[in-house]
Amino acid sequence: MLQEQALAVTLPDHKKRVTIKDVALAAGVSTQTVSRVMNKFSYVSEGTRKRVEAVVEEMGYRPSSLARSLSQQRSYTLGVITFGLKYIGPSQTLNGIADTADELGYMLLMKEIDKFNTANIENIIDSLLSQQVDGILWIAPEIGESHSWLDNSLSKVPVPMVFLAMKPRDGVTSVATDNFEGAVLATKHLLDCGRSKIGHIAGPMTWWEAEERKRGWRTTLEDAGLEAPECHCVEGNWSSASGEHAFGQLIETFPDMDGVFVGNDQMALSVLREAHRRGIQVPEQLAVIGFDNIPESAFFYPSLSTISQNLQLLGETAVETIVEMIQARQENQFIETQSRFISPSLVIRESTSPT
Amino acid sequence: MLQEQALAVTLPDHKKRVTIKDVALAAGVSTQTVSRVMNKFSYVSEGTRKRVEAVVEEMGYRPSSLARSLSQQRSYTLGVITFGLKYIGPSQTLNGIADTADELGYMLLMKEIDKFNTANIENIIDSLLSQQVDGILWIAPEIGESHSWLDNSLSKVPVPMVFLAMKPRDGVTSVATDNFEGAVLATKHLLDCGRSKIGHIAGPMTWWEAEERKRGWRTTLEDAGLEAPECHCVEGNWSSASGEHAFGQLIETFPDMDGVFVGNDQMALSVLREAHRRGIQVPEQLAVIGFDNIPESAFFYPSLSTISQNLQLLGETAVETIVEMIQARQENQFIETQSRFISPSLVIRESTSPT
DNA sequence: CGATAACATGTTATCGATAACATAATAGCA
DNA sequence: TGCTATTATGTTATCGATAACATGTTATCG
Repeated sequence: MLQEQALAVTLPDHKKRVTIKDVALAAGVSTQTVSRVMNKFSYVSEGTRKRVEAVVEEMGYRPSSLARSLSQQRSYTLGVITFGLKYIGPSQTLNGIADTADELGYMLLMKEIDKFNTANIENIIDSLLSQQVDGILWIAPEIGESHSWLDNSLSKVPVPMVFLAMKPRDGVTSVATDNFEGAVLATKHLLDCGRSKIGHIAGPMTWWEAEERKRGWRTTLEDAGLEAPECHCVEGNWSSASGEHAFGQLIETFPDMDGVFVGNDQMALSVLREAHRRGIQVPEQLAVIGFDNIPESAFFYPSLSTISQNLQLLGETAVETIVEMIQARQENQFIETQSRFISPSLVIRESTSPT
Repeated sequence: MLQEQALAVTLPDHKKRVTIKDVALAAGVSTQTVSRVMNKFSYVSEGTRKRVEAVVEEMGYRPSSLARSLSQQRSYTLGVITFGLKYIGPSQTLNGIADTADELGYMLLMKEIDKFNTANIENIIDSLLSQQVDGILWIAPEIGESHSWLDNSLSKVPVPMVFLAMKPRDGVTSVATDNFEGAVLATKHLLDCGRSKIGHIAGPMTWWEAEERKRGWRTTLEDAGLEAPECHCVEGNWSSASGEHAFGQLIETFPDMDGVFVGNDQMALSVLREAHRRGIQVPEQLAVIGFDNIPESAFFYPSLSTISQNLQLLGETAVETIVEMIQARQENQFIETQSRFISPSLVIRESTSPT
């Protein structure tokens, strides 16, 4: 399993880093002048500028952003705290974050957390702060103690923080998909398909997202003058396995169900499979709609109608928001906390409309 | 969609960072002593240690790793260059990387690249270096110019680099899944199931992974005394859509095919779907096996046999490797470049064995 | 023609820590 | 008792940049 190859040695070249001093010396100017050339927009004569630039090029000088961060007391780096990189969501969100950060000239310092205990959270935040991050993005489901921590300690964090996919809360800036809106879209769509006996398979009620989606389902039905009793809803845990199980339960307590809104696609795909196994025709006998629009949904048989979250946009918005906050603080302005919501969209496929 | 909330202002608190000087002053010792207390293992009397620790605790002092990095000329930070966070793979790999980095006391500085041009790559590496990263991990498919860049410029990078999922190459340290081994496992399994007319749907031949998987398929068949002509293989582009299309093509040129090894699960799921549509029974008439073991594969109908890459382990191994290299360099030892391979495993499900 | 503004450049202090060196106090031992 | 080792602590220089201030040189204008 370990294959030694070639002896090509990558070694010393231990030539020290080229510093601003070296450049200054070589160009016959002061370090300050070099600094001015590097940072543009300051008085430097055309001649000197060219000379310095030539030396910079020739010596391959790259300023140490470390030193710059130290002296400027800001790093152009954002801390990103993630939990559960294993779920699909964060990956696309990260993509949006990475792109936008890059665009706005920020680097990302990542920290993955495995457990939610307060000490842990504070350690991680401290370690980010000790790197002088200019702001912190929080991408983690809202469960356990994370929430109680907020009330106590958030105000102690000396840089802006933005929370992704978190329940809006006073004094906290967050960016989230509008799960309620998505659930309404989904449920309305089922109604539009002529269904009226609509069940729901929810995610774990400890998750805000699950709660919101369920609320969207209930509200829509009630607004339409229909009932949405508790027994028409079963709780899963987002996993395929739990979807299968939940569906079995639901169809027993609610046998004449003609439409079901499932809390996420992973569970919804299991529902399709399980329906097939039981000989229930989709969408004829049962219309199914999911949430998340995972790639496979489009290619399942039948393909799955769903709600698409714009996770890329979520990440982009989060970075934009935090950068605004950082700039505001830089200029010593007041910052109002705010909650931004990203609208999801309805994706109609075979599982709700007969082809 | 922007909802202003509360006026709770998160402001100044602009109390400056507590520095080592403040602590030293408060404890009535020199900064050096404080530094010694913070870094353990140096001569400090019990009394002083306790006193300093108390002050540290009380003032909430956290050393600036920025300053430490500058003065020590190392940052305990790894640069991570990713491309295509949008694919599923990197996400799990990142998970392994994040965990292990954390465990070994390193932070991660992320850079996402969007285009492969040499200038771009060098900029990104430079920007990581200017943050004093101790090493760089490269997670990007091997396509386009990335490879030519290696030969020229790799030796100029002054810190260790480890490449993930890259074709082994002299003078380069890499960690990759053994795609060939995986393909052999898959193809052998089809043979074990009694199939002998085995086709292949490959990924794009510009990808090393695709090439290796195809080679595994061909080699296994030939070793078994069977033929593996070009016309029994069609090239897709990893996407579901391309899988559907490729299968259509393949079944036409190779109508009596009784088993197919598909380059990835995404395409394989489309094959299952398409087979179903054409009334081809899986696995009775056609055994199907994929590669990657994406979560949905287990819950498809029929569930998909596949090859499981241990991406978490891939990430872990990469970090371990680079940390070894960093330490070796620290101690001024020679570093031999090496290629490590992670063995994938066979996952047998319904699509290859009748239930 | 002298004063003021705009331009060009250099000097010194600083960011927050550690390294390297220096010194002082105690302990152990011949 | 005197000498070296060990322990404990302080001083100064340094990492690589920028900020703040100082100074000198041209323009510009009334």
